[in-house]
Amino acid sequence: MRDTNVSTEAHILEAAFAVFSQNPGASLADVAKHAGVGRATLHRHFSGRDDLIVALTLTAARELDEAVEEATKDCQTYTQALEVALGAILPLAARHMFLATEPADNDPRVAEVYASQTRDLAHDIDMAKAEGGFDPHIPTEWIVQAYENLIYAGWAMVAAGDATPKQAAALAWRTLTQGTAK
Amino acid sequence: MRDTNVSTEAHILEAAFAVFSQNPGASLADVAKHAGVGRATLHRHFSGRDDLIVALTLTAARELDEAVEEATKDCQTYTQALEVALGAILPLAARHMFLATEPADNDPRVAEVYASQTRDLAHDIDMAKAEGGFDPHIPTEWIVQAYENLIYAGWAMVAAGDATPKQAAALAWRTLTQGTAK
DNA sequence: CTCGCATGAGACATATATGTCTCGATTCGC
DNA sequence: GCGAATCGAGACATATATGTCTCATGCGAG
Repeated sequence: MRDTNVSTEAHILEAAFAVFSQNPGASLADVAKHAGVGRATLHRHFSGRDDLIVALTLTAARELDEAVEEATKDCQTYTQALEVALGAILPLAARHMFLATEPADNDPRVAEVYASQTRDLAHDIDMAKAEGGFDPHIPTEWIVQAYENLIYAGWAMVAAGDATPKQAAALAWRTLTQGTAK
Repeated sequence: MRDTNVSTEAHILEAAFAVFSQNPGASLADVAKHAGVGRATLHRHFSGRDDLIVALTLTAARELDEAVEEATKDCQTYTQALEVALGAILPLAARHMFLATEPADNDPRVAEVYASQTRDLAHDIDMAKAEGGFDPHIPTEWIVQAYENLIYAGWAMVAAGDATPKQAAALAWRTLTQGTAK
């Protein structure tokens, strides 16, 4: 029995995160069933599958921003903030990762959110470089790619049961900064 | 007009790589059209979409193995071979990457191919560790994950036009071994 | 020249997902 | 108590993709 203190729309979004992270190809009927609502109700709240994916993307972005903001509020340097943020983001990967395979970039809100997050990350990396946290000769675009992909690698370790989120985050940060050679 | 020296089946596989790497959700009709064959012909060669995906996965694995074998045949150490292999694999990512989102693991041939490739990579990393190429305190599972995900990051750089394959491979190897700090 | 094989086109069938609509039920606020 | 809002179930329609089948055609080998 679903918690009536939470709106129907929020229930649907929660169910969608749960269902799609297990099976990105799942149907709207699967999501409705998991949410404990009728298919018609899902269609009353979201005009279609694409609309639902957009809503999920915007929710994921907000969750990520909030997690990073909360985790890094006491950080003294950008370099420290990036490390702490990595640890905050990694556990969200399990819930958000399926969105990476969804072609939703044509929605201007989604495109803006992605662009904004990439700009913010690149800005923070540039500031960390100025602090001496990264080698200034390495392109910022590459450090952005490496940062995001090592988070994915960490998530894959956790999903496989080979590491805890904390261990995976430490390995990802260690690799990003010092590599894995001796 | 398609090259009649190449079998129909090979044409279909080539077309499938080209079409699916641009749009993983494309239809079999799209693939048939791109291959210059009839839909019925595609169905004569592959019993279904799943069968085609399995064939693509096995072909991709063979192409990867051949590229790595050819690139590393003169390498003196495992560490050198891993670096050279990375450079050989990265350009194939554009063609093969869509397969990562295809749930084909339930096919025993696909599962065996994936398991074999991961075992081989883990073995080579263990040997490189013994040579002093990697820190023995870092789990091999992690280095496997980091290696594969940094290749993906490199592919993303090339796809975005931010680096050449050679530059991307160098950045990936640099990050895997020395990290991106000073 | 004939036969076998492979093929393309198109018709037809099946399957699944999605989208819309209606009706009855429930809940809540006034 | 009533009305409005929301909802679930199910019927119905639409769309797309896939799978099968048949027939005519072309090509190559013998």
